[in-house]
Amino acid sequence: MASNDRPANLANVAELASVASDPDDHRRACKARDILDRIGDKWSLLVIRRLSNETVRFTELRRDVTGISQRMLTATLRGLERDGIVSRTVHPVVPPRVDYALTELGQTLLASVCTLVSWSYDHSDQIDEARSAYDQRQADKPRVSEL
Amino acid sequence: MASNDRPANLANVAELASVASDPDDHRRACKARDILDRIGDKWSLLVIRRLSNETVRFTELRRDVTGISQRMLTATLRGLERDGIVSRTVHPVVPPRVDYALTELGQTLLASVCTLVSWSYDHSDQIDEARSAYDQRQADKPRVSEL
DNA sequence: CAGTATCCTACGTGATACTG
DNA sequence: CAGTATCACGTAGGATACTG
Repeated sequence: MASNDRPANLANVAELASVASDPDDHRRACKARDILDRIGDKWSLLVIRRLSNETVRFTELRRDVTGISQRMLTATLRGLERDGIVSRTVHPVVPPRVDYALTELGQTLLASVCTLVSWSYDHSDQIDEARSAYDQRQADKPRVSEL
Repeated sequence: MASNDRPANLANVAELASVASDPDDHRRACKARDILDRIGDKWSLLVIRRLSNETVRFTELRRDVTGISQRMLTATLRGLERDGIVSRTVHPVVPPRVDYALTELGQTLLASVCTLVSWSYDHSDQIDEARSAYDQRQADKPRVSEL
């Protein structure tokens, strides 16, 4: 499952770095792309966020990460665990108890992602304006046949 | 087309910021999520990357952004244009010539994304190790029925 | 509680053909 | 050249039911 579980998402971002056309740069870019393929998907970052500074149980995650299905939560958690971004601790008790937490690696990722998030914050107004302006332009534009 | 063109991708990242449970934070997080919904898709960042520091024509983009279909290139370009991240300049000549370029807003986005890319670079080895270790653990783990 | 196994659908995406 | 319009397909991902 883990091997054919490759969502089409962020990814490719890595190639941003191969702008310089440096061959060695390119090799590393491919690696980075591979990584972003996993951490850039729809749910991973939401999960990472919920895990920041806290240890959380499976059901808590399911409840707090609004909209995620049990299936997706499991898949996301497995992927992050495999990449060493989250840790999974099973307590041999009944009923079962499993704790998830961010590893140190996960903490550093959290920091990086915040940069992108900040950008969205800082520019949300500009983008809203741009969208409105664009939509207005489209609405005003007459059909070619009506010219 | 632009309104129902909502790929399921990065998104939600914004909610990373609502960790503090600040209500106002949450409002802005939703906005940011909306924005990341667009810029986080598979092709947008590749296009943005190709556009860094340069004005590029449609066909050039199609050739350089490996693997993108004409349909997706058009859709991606439209979305980025609507968000004010790229500019589209039509030259009234024959044959047609259309130039695409990053706006100032687009330039700032490029910078932010590079942070995440850098993270992938810096930690690719750690992740590779983690994956190998995880896969090894899975392979070693005997079937329950064999215990 | 914490998953796993199936079924099923929506949508992203590529291929192809046509237009101004 | 720079698109737009269709069609066809794979698969991500939701809903549901079952298990240890």
